[in-house]
Order: sequence, then structure tokens, then C-alpha cells
Amino acid sequence: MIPEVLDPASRSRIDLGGLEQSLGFLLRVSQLKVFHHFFEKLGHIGLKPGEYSVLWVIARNPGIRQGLLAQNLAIKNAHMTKLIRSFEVYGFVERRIPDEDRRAVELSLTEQGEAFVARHKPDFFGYIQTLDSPLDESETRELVRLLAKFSGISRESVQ
Amino acid sequence: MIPEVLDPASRSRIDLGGLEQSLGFLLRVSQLKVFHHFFEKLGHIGLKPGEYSVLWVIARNPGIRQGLLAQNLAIKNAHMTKLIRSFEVYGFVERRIPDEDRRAVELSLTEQGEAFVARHKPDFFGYIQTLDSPLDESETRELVRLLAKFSGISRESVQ
DNA sequence: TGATAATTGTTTCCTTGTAAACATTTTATG
DNA sequence: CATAAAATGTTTACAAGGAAACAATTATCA
Repeated sequence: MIPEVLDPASRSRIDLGGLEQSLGFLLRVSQLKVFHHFFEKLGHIGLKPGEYSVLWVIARNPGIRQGLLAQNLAIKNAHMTKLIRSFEVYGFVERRIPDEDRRAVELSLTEQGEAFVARHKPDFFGYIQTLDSPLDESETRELVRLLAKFSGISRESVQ
Repeated sequence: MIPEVLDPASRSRIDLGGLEQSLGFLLRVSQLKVFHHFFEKLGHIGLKPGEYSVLWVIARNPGIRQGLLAQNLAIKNAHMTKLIRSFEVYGFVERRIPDEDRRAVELSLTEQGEAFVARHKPDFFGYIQTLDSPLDESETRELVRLLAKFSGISRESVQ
């Protein structure tokens, strides 16, 4: 049986009573669909999308403060501490306590981390292309635009 | 400070390197935004959106099989078992083992459960209206339509 | 019919992520 | 300056959710 987040056959017989148009529900189900596809395609790599994105952003912003990283990826500090620790143990990330502010932590990738990020860039940024989506290309673009605007990632609305 | 999922001020200074257009990331951040607003508005009620939706669907489909419910809401059986148990203890849901198939569980609401669902319907279906969204009404409708199509909830694509 | 397979839900164990309290350092204030 | 307040991460203790093994029942089929 093809693994589906929601099986249309069984779904058709019950009454969701409007849940089908609830933004929260739709976001959750859509995210499950994307995750499901991700793990199917890239599960073997051993890093989840959020974890890769942490490495990715450190790569693009060497020396970034741990808190700023957490804020921008909407990851809680407590969780980020654990992620960074495990990346450090694994040899992908280095932590540096700057002298100007010894509360802070500045992050950068090791060579190994850089190599990993570079090698898997096509995987993590391309897997979505292989998802068999009911949306055509312009619809997908519009979905991305609307989500970016809704979430506040794009500044489209602020003029 | 106004609690925001992503603070635009801090965000503007770092380079996300294309993550801003990643469907998975945008779905996650958007969902966080909706959840955040939900808890702000309705946290006091004590039920989360997913939990209410379970009650809601049972109300609309009395006697529904637990597994079918789980399937339709994209909740794993193991988790559904726990949810239903706690609703049962709380006096909102009744379980019935049908004679025709004694492996199955048929669910229905108690009077108390019905009353709860009815009383809070405006809350759970209306809270999204009070979210201060950058999207106008037609954009929101389009977002909902695209998500429904993408997730497979709507059968628009299957004609 | 009797053995095997599939279905349905539950239990157990584990991972992910969060909240709250904490430790340390820096900034503000009297 | 000395104390109070804020900022930055970390720790701890917990809750949500999932995977895998399991138990019970029903369906299949030789």
C-alpha cells in the first residue's frame, strides 16, 4: 500500500464538518505530507530538515550568535542548545565564547561541517521537486508567496 | 515585547540563503504562527486544536471507528488511543466494542462532550479570524484553497 | 476445518521539543 | 561604586507524539 498522509478513499466517507477549510488543520496536514516525502527520499542521510537548516544558516553566517540563530529559525533556546551540542560532538560545529560578551556563543562550521553542507545542498533544497504534488508550478509559486507573506518571512506587507 | 514567532527586526540581519522559499520551512513557521495565536486566545479552555478536532469529528460521525478517525485526522493509532482514553476519563467520549467485530472501537460523545463541543464551536472555528494577518481576505481564501489541494484534502485535482 | 495472514487497537520505549528554574555575565541606576 | 535588572545560554523535568512489538480478533485458503 502506498503510504499516504491522508488516504482519499477512506476520507471520503466521513464528515469533517468544515475542518477541511481550517488553516491550522491544513497547515498541519500539508507539513506532514512534506515531511513524509522528505523521510522517504532523504531519511538515509540521518539529518532532518530543521537540523540541516541550522547547519545551512551557520554556513551562511559564520560566527552567528546561537540565540540569533534560534530566533531566526523559530527554534527555542533550550532546544538549540541540544542541537548545537550534538553537532559539536559530531564534529560539524564549533562554539566560541567571545571576549566582548562572555555570555554569548558564536557558531561556525568545521571543515567537516562545511563539506557536509556542500555535499547535501542539492538533496535538502531539491527533494521537494520530486514530490508528486497536485499543484502546478505557478500554484506552487503562489503557495510559497502566500506562506511567506502570511508567516512574516517576506516583508511584502511592510510596503 | 509583543510575542512573535519570528521577529522581523532581528531577522533582517541574517542570511537564510533561500530557506525563505522552502515550502517545508514556510509551513512550519506558518503553523507556529497559527498555534501561537491559538494559545494566546484559547489557551485557557484547556484543549488544543487537534484535540478539539477529534471531538468535533466524533460529534459529526457518531459511532465512528477509532482507526478511521485517526486516519482522517492524520493522527497515529498509538496517539489516538491515548487521546481517547483521556477523553473517556474526562467524561467526554464513550467507547463501544461492537459485536460484529470485537477488535474495533466505536466512538461517540457523552452529553457532556456534546455540550462542550457545541459551546466552544465559535471559539475553535473563529479564533483564526482574530489573527492579525498580513493577508487580505481573498489571499487567505486562496491560501486555504492551495493548501487543501496540495494536501489532498480537496479532491479538486481528481476532478 | 485448521493453519496462516491480515486487521484493529494497545503497550512500551524512545525522540523531539518546551517551560521553568538556574548560572553567569553585562547593563542600568541610585 | 554597589546593587538591581536584563540578557544569554544551560539544565532539569516534563509532555507530545511516534515506531515497534504485542495481544486479540477476524478473514483467507489449502
